Amino acid sequence: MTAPAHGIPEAAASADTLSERAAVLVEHDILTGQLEPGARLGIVDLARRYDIGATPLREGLSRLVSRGLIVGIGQRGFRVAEVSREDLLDITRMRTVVELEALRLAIANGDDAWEAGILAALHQMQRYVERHGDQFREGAEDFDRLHKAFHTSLLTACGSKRLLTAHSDLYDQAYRYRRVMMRGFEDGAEFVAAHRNLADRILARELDVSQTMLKAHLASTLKFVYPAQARE
Amino acid sequence: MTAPAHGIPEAAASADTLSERAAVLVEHDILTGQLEPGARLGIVDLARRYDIGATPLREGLSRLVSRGLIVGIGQRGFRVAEVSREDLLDITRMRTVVELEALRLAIANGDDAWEAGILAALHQMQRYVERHGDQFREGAEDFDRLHKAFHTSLLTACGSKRLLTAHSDLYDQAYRYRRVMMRGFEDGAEFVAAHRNLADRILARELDVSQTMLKAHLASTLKFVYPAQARE
DNA sequence: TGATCATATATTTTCGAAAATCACAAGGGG
DNA sequence: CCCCTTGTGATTTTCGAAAATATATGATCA
Repeated sequence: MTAPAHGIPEAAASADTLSERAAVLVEHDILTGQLEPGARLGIVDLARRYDIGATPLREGLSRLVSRGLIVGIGQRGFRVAEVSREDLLDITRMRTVVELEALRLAIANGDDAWEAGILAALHQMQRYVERHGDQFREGAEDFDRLHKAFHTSLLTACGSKRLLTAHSDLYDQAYRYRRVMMRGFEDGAEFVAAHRNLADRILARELDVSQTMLKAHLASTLKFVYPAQARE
Repeated sequence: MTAPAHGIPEAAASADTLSERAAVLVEHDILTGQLEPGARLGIVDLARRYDIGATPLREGLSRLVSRGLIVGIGQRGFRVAEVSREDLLDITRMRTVVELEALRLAIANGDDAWEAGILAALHQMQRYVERHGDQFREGAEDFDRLHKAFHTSLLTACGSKRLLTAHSDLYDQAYRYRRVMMRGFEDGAEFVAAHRNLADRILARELDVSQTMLKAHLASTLKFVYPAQARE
């Protein structure tokens, strides 16, 4: 088990089919902004870029289409999905619905292992921030992995495959917007404290308070990226 | 514009790429039960069946994977997703969350055109039932199209692309279970009356009543297909 | 000039066959 | 007798080139 090369997500290494690898690589480059919103995804270019044939590439792209990162038009190829306030609003709306329900179920059903998972994820996030000082910005991919893991840990006990999948997909979709807001961000200690606070309320099974906090947390990205009007 | 051949969904006719066509055809055959839950989707078989090459077929299958109708395992091909009480429970849970929120937004934002759309869809469904007597069973594909159109019309005004897409996908996923319950179904007049009742409450913008009715409506499939325990 | 159409070029999409991988059966050793 | 290895056939996956389609270029005509 060797470390993956720079910039290549480890998931790509373990992909046991080129189509999967293609999907992972393209997704990664879209999320990190190397492939900008609206960019044409020419098959020839991509094939050279990743050294993967046209067939598996196109298959990988097809998968990403249904995940909302790519749009594909009939005989006119694929493009990276555009970003817009409208879209972030939609993502946030959907996330709120999904996560509030998942949280409700998790609080109702969660067992000791669930609680332990939350604390573990929180701890890892905290350690990372301590170690990397204030450069912890979410732009750093491995920090974001921990951040996602934390939010996922809050919901795992919900017992719904679909809610969890939706959460994961929507989290990724929001990443492109979150990247923008990483600059100009408060300090690490505050960031961790906010998450710990949320975790505490959840572990205390205070449903209403937890939901309110989570909702506000989700809205914060929207508020930050498009400060104009952030209603509903 | 000629009528599509028997058993071939019209969407397939207008598909301007073989991959799309493949996705539509396979989806259709899965939903109608011609491809049973758990069935192996061998590329060679499918290629013969639909007279489509391996490349576009596989691309079509890849799309359906992210839509929950197919599962694909690394070097081991694709299978039709299994059905289970567990799964129907999950679908229903997700549908409830999505539709209640979409309904809330639609009632808040709906304009005259939205109201008109609901009445139009209801009318078409009613006419169909009048014309076809009690053989209207949802098993009939074109009736189900009208049924889906009605439920979609209730939500269109919600203004969220993602909520509408999720609704559509989940409706389709539930179709495989609904087919089972079509036998042993009350008479058509009652069916239409129930839907008219729901529409009335929605047009009157009675949020709470509407949501309660819609929730019960969604739960009915679960109750019918797996009568055992239908809790939560 | 501006618009329309034909031609050429670039891209996407699809095919048919090769390569890689898996599943199963037969044989050999403990 | 069971377990592990090895070989064979079937299946998935991928490649490289051909076909189909879109896009750009430039010429012709009003």
